[in-house]
Amino acid sequence: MQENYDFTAIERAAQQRWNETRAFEAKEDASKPKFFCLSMLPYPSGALHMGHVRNYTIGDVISRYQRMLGKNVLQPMGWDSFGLPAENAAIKNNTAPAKWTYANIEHMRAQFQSLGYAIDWSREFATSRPDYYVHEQRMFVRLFKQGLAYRKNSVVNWDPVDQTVLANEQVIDGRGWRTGALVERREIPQWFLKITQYADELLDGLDRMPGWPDAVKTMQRNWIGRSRGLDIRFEIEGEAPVTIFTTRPDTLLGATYIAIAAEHPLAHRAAATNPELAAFIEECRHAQVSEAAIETAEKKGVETGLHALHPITGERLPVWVANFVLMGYGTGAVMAVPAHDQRDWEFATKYDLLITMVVVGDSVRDAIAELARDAATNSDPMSAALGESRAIDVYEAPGAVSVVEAFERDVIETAAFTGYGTLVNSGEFDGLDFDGAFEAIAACLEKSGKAARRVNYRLRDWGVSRQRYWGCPIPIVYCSACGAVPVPEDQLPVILPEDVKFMGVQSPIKADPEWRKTTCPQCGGAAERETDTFDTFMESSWYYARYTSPGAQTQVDERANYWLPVDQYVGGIEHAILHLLYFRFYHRLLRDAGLVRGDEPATNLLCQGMVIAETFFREDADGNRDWINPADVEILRDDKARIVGANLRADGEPVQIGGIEKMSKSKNNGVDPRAMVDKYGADTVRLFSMFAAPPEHSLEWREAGVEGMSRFLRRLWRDLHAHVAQPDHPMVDPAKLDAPQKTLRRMVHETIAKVGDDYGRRLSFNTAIAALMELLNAVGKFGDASEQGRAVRHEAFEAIVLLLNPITPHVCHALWQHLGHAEAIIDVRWPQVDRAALAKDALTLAVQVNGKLRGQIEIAVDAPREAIEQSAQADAGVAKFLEGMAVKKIIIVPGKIVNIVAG
RNA sequence: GCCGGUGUGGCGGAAUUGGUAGACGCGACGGACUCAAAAUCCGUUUCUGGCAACAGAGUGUGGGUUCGAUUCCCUCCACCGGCACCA
Repeated sequence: MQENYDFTAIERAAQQRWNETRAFEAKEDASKPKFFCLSMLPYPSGALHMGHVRNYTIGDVISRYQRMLGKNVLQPMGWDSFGLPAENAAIKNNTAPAKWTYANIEHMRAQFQSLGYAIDWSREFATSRPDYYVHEQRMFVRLFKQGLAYRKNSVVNWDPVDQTVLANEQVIDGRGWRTGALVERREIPQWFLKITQYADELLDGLDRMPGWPDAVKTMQRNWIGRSRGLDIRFEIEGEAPVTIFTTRPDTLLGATYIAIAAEHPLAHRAAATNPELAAFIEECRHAQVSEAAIETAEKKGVETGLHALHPITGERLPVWVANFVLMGYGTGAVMAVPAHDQRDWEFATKYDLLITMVVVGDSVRDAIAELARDAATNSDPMSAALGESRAIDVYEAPGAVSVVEAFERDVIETAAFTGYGTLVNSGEFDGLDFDGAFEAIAACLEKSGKAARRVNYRLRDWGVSRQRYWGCPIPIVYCSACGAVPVPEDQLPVILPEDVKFMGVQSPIKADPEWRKTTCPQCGGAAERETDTFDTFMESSWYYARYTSPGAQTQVDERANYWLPVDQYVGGIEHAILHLLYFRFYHRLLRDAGLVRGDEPATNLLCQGMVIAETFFREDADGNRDWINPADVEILRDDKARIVGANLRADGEPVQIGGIEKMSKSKNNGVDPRAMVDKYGADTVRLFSMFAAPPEHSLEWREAGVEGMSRFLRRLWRDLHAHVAQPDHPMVDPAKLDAPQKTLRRMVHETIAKVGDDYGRRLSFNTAIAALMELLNAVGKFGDASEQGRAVRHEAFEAIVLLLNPITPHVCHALWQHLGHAEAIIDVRWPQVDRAALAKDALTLAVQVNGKLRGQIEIAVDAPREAIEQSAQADAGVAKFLEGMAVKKIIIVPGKIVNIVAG
């Protein structure tokens, strides 16, 4: 065994062995429990970044641990290779997106392999290849025939200069990122998948997914947003009626105006004779499409001059056009109840519209009831007319008005009251609570056909059309006679031409009049192909299933039912809603097509945090920031080691500190994984990325920390080298061990138990590593060179190497050999915990007086309660604080703490 | 704006089911080894007061529940993720 830790040679040798023996190629094997460990597939952006390293290292540690438990593990890898960045790169570098993408894949695959992941590369695919996306096209045709795919108009961001659709990301402050032109809203026909048909199932399924984080499930529940309410029809004077949906019919009597979207047909007709309204509608045409932009924009509106009739009172309510009501969602109209909805309240306050309170909270109701009782006991003449059962009516009584007024002053004048309560000002519905009012008002309106109960979802159907080139072509042909016709099975795939030139920003298949020319599959007449492509979420919604069935002629084959569901899914929390919902949806589409069994695609989910780093910059005269890579900066600290400044190494002059941000090209704070692997080795990089933070937190990349990990591996190597240089040792004989030997051996077995629990159940890798460091520290202090001493130490080193193997597999591969084993460590089972080694003779209990720590006692494991109480009170530190006090109660938490309550 | 999350020493973090706050690592300081440096090893390191023993305070803010709260509940603040065409 070499004395020094030469990671380059060690890692090369280990990887070579794994490759030669095809160690990670998975085969279906019914005799073994399977474990499908999946990390979200990467977009081939050009180079591996630390976020990738973190994600795939987590997956690799889990995979290697499960393999050591004897599972048949599948850990595949592929490329989410369609997407917008390839088009941007193509335009910038005057190259074809395909060429750029496939070159990136080659480069990134090599980077992956240098990190030593236990990946089955034989199952690799890129989603931009026709043999992958043909299945997606077939599925779409099937959905079209089932009525689950349909076409309708929807709004996009339109750049009037480039004449192109912009992604939300490409709109900066309302302007196109390339042209700076004011963006317009434009309605175009687009394809949708009916995910709403699965809304209930997707919602209910969340209750049966204990392996997914609560945060993700809560976000998905809220996103689906199931609610119960009423569709209510409002007649409009001189116009067709308008239907609105509300979840708060109890506040119906407080509706004081109606708000409609700028694109609503009513708005357009009203604008014909109203220049102010026409100008406002034009202004709304430049609003951005994203919900965040709409919700944070200033709430504005203009009166149409039209009036709606209240369905119960018949009152005339003004109709306003408001920029926060959207045509695409719901009916494009809402009833406004400013007293009980905050947004309506702000709007009404701004435009001086009527605010009518119709619901009061319990405290107000009780105050009113109390006034009624007072009135009764004082023999007030009012009381007779009131009656106990309708005490609420007292708000009209002279003495009670002040309560309501006080309530209005405190609440309605500063904010809407959005809680539930008791109805007032609502005529025959006064005194009812939410449920009572809902029923009564629903029944009343249903009778006259003015309302219908409805379950509503916030979830909208999935718009899958993109007006871009680098995506999967939508397999539809438009015929003037037959309409939209799906491409027949024998003509699939519709292949995206890869050898293209970008002329400006336009999609090459849209720019080329020849590509779209075809004949109608139904009537044989001249027809045109759809030139839109699929949302790239389409590819990433089913890739997990394709890994199970490489080479299958169908989307997946019977092998899918061996491997699925995914046992552990690992990916970024940023995918909590969109990707992970489409992923669950698509699995149901596969299920309903008879391709897979089971309802959910993944049993357990781990969402890892981002990788972040300090940013540095210099500002030029125009205020533009030139971002400087942390590697080129020297950090200055005060005597408390707090950062006080930073200098550029090149010139020694100061730079400004920009704070810690997500690693990105734009902030130039990325750390190149390859440079780190070259400098420290893959094992150290893997170890640091698992140690520096718990997986779900963000991880700050600090090179000093990486050096610490390198130090740990060097020490392990050196200490183990010194151990194997010692003479041979006998087997551990538990009967012959002295106390220090027993203590170390107990620690070894405690660590085996803890690390296994951390890897398998808690997914808490940083604490597993900390426990291994503690064990190595203890082994280092254990100077016993006797026969049993050497035997115990040998057991400890074997445990450390086996336990660390999932995280740093290369160095453990070498160390296992140096410990005298012929077999490769990847084929070794996880060590067994020896229960007998965990036994203890005495326990240390902390003693508190009134919850404050005052002393410690040593007691026998089986000491009776009286002995513990006595011993605790006798402790000098404790006794001092008990002086002059009476002991009221003694609480004993077995094995942990004694708390003496005294006073 | 809405939904979700996070907040603990100089820094990253630990405390697993409400039970000894600060494990482990980084940094810093002191020391050993060395001609010297690197590497390595030993020690100290939450804050305040104290020579010390020790005492008090302390987990973003303010409150609450409890014998006991980093952990549970409420309020507020800051930051991060998502908001349907970035992936």
